[in-house]
Amino acid sequence: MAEKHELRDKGLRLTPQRELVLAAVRELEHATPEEVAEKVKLTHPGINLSTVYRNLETLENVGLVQHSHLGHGGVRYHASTEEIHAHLNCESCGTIIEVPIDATASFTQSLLDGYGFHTDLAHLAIAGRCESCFNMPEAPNKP
Amino acid sequence: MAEKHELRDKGLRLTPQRELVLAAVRELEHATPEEVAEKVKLTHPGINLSTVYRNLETLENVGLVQHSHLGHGGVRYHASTEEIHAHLNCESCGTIIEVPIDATASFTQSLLDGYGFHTDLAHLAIAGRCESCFNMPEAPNKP
DNA sequence: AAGCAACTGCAAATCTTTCGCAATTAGTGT
DNA sequence: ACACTAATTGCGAAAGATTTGCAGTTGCTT
Repeated sequence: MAEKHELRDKGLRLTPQRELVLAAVRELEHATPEEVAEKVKLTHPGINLSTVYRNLETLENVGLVQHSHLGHGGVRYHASTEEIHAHLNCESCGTIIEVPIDATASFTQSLLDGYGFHTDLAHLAIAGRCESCFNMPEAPNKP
Repeated sequence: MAEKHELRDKGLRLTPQRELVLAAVRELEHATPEEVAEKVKLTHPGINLSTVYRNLETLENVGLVQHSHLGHGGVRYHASTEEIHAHLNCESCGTIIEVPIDATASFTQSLLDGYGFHTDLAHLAIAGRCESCFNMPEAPNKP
């Protein structure tokens, strides 16, 4: 892994905790800080939750990770290198569907034209229901 | 006000607190539970914050109010009778721009066609930056 | 007017995220 | 290899938001 250089190049120190947090974000995709901590604990049980929070913030500041708000479940982090995408978040089963940002281009353009609004669809999920949950009206698939 | 019947018709008891919470949500539009409590306290100073939370939940269960996630600032409630609309939430200054749902119809249709996703744009705000914040790159207007 | 379940107020519990501070450690220069 | 300094960590406490248990109150039905 080229992580060592990635982190140093950003002016960050290379600590085991930091490497593991970054690796966890990359592997998990859309993970909550709690989930990242769980993952890191597998190989580094002593890590403190506040260290995870601080590293997520630090890594976000240098642009290596980003967070999104995916609805009820709080904040989630993903690696910046992932293709930029919007998130469709099923409110019933929690499934996240990723949509390439070009598929949203005409919509965001219309918001710019109509409201002068510069949309950042990557940051907040779009709520709704996926096909299968939509078809069982009153029996949501709680995960 | 026809509130009395509205509430009873839903099988709810008519308490001053409940009436005031509903009235506050209707007047405030996009209010946080905290803001609703403030409003109610003007006429009913003794109301407890947990009563506000409980009533918001109850009123949501019977469909009289709904909540949305408008970005970093937490949950906000609005009356169900309001025109359905999407929210554009400026991440710099916090301004909320309301967009009639028809303006989003072709976008949501394309998500349905492409991903089988039934979009509920009213529930989660769309993040971005409003015109004026967009024009001052590194000096966000924190409210 | 009486009874009961719904509702409220209060205090404490949870949950998530942040902060202060002292101890540790990575990266630099010697 | 060794020492130095600032960044980073762990830990405990704090803060903010929301929930819960419980006992007392109150709306609604009879």
